[in-house]
Amino acid sequence: MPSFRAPRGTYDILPEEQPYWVFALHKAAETSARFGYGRIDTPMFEATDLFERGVGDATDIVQKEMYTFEDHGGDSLTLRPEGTANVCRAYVEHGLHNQPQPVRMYYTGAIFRYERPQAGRFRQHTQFGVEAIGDSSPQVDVEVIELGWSFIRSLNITGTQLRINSIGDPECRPAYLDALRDYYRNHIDEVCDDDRQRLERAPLRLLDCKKTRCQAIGNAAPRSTDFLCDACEEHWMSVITLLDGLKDTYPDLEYYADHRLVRGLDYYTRTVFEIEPENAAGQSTLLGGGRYDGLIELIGGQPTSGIGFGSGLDRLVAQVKEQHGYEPPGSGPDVVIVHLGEDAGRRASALAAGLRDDGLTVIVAPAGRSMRAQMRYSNSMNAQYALIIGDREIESGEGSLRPLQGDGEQLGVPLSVEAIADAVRGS
RNA sequence: GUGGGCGUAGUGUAGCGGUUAACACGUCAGGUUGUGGCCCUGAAGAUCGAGGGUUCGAUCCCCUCCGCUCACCCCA
Repeated sequence: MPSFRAPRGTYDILPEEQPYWVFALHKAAETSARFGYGRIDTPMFEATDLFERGVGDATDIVQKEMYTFEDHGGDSLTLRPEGTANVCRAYVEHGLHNQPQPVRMYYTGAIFRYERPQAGRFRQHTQFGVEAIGDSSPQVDVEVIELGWSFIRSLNITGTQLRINSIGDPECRPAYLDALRDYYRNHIDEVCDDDRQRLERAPLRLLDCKKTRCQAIGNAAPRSTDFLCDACEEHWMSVITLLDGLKDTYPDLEYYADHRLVRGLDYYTRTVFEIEPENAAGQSTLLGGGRYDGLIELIGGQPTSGIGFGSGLDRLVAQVKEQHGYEPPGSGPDVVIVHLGEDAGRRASALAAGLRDDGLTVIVAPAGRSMRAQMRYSNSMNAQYALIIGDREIESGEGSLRPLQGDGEQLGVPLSVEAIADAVRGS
């Protein structure tokens, strides 16, 4: 007999976990709003071609990680493996270039990639991302980075560092890639097998190989920032300067110009960055992004610049818990109604409806249980009050309201919504 | 796709080649006449991941598969 479980690489977020997510999502929305970013929602699946073109045919994401299917009409669709392509598609489709530029947007939602799960990596994960489209100035680069940093700080996560790099643009990158290939060809015997295989296909990737030997070679490799064309160079220097200007506000904003930082999606140009815990190991990137000045054109729009980031809420929530950045309030209902007998049961339901409508949180204790059991239940719900209704109370018209948190006295309260609500609120 | 670790009640653990597989927490029910938290008692709940093999006999030993997990690749 099949005993079902959540599919590999997916997870349930049970009620007791939800407060952390609500907290993180709330901070995402709040921070975005403070920077003037408006929410956008896009479909969870898109035409497969959008990702093949946008993300890049040669990337691992497109080659082996997409959930692609054909629908009943014969169209090839793909569960979104990232968020930027969707937003850019929406930008083009709805003519958002006619709005004041840049258009600032954020999103939160599920992302799907067929990968082997491990700590901090899932087949369905949740991202919070932002995109600023239609402004190529370095101010926007730094604005987006600041937004990301501010967001992480708002979650009370500390001990993170920013890594940043510029990988140039179509004008200057070819020369850099040539230099990089030349360099590695001369060291072909010293790098690992994996690196040898991807040298021609994705030379940038060799730079962030984690093997010690390869890292030593990567350290001495040509740097993209030494090959920038004038325009990219100017942009890069401005970004660095503007970043320094954030230090008054964020004294702990440590950033490292890391010439080996590259990203796995083809669309990035110029600025790329990541935020991760200081002693990072493994799947630790909390937030990563960069500029993508060619992407909009690639998917059928006018030449338009853009920049954004994605952050893994799953990883951030894990950090929040680890660092105790948020403690959920352990609040229970205002009132649990304990009732004995059928008449009392009816009164309990009716009163609960009235009290809820009045704004209180009310649970009716499970019917048919003994008084003691219902009181125990009230206690385990962590309720503020137990409202007891039995034959006596029906007859007298006064319910017994018993405080469960402190040592307060139990008192009689008329069985009316108003009287009960007043008594509950009045303390 | 590659490699390591692990699979015993809802959760966390114990156990031993041999009668009814244990403990804690949790759940439910009780602890006299309608009142919680502590305490006490009881109950339900596990074909010991699945299949095969060794053995008189396996939860325990061996193999295969499945699943979980960690790491690589890659990424959030």
